[in-house]
Amino acid sequence: MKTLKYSRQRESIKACLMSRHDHPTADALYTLIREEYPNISLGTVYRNLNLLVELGEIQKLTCGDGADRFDADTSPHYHFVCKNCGKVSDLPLDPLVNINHLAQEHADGTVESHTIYFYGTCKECFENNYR
Amino acid sequence: MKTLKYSRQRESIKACLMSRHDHPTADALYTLIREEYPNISLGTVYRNLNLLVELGEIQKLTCGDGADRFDADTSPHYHFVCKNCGKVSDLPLDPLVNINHLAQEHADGTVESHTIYFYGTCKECFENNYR
DNA sequence: TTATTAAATAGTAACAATTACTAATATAAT
DNA sequence: ATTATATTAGTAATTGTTACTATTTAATAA
Repeated sequence: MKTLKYSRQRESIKACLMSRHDHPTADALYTLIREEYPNISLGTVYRNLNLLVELGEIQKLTCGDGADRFDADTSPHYHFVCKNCGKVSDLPLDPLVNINHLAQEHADGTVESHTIYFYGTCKECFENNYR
Repeated sequence: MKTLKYSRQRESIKACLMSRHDHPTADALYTLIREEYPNISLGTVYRNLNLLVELGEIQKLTCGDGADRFDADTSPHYHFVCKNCGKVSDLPLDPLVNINHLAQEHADGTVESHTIYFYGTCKECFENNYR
């Protein structure tokens, strides 16, 4: 069996993600963390992010556009994605637990969880006429 | 301005997708269509799928795992994804239009649409003990 | 402390999904 | 039939991500 060993890099990745509310991509985190650890490897960032997801300490967001994003807030909540600028923000809406049961009635299997992404135009893009 | 021109390949791609209910990936469609057009190019499949999405004739599904999938049913409906085998199936649940309004109250922008993916274990995988 | 063991790393190569490029072909309009 | 341009096949390039490997680092035992 594999025992987990401490690593500064992993701590730094988690700390950096926790300090942010913009749900950065692996590459964005890589850029941020290189300020503190100039020769950290992109592979290390990916490996640790996936490990942290497996450990349930962070969560991965797949919003449809390019790269996956990461979120240090593991409590069930939803996200709002701007179709214009791609920004992903938290949506503090109470988790809709009942819709799993709703879905269960029509699914050919056992429904365990769900994800919801809301799409639209964010405030800034709206004020700047979508530019 | 660009005017659309007919192409057999595009028609074939759309027809093939409409005949299927398993939401194939671009590569899966490529394999299927090569039976009729043995030297169609994978790039042609991707280009036309994206074009059809832009035209609103089909929709793209991004369920988190590997490749994007495509669905000829553009009516609002949801999907069930098996965490075990990756199968994506339709979930004939009435569209939850009210949750856009719910989300609107907490979003920092204009909510226009949403996607929901339900995750769990499909019937087959359950009966085969997740194998 | 030093030695031992195994996990983690940096750096690089490989991979998978997708898009871009280009010369040739097919479609629509004249 | 001629012309203009959208579309194609084939290939190369890009992007996001994972795998590999020799070296380093952390935890543990002597």
